[in-house]
Amino acid sequence: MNYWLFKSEPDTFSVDDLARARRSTSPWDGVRNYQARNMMRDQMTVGDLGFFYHSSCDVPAIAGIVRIVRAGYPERAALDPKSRYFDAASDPAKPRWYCVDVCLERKIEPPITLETLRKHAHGALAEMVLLRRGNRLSVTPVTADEWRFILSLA
DNA sequence: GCCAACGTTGGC
DNA sequence: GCCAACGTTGGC
Repeated sequence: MNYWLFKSEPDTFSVDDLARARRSTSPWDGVRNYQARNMMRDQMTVGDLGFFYHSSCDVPAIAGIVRIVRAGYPERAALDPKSRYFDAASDPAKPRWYCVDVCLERKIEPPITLETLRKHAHGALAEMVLLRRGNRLSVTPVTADEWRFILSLA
């Protein structure tokens, strides 16, 4: 059982978009970073939980909780010339990009803002990857302690 | 293998 | 819109 944080720009794909998806489930695709890919491909397991984080928006915040319902598998979009995520350099016989499927467990309302998280950047969340300087990873691990603490803020 | 140039991320 | 930080690319 692991915990994660998934970033998404709500203009592109928000918690509400996931809620509207069939069975509130969707591939977490479009990730084009090797570190993030490796986590999805190698470390995520069915049943893991994740925060759904809204980035690059008015109020960056954790807006929901998702559950991983399918472990890492080759991302279809990367191999689909019609997809905006198409990657011509990815060999279909040896796919470069992977995704997992996530299901919305519940929205967090009101969302837990980045501002709130930062208040604990020198305390309980001192080691949180999301808060690290210069962090740009779109998928980051969350420790069990961080997970519990953040839930207590909701 | 180095590293400058460039593109992207993401908070502000 | 700005800019710091970082990843990727490609020439050498």
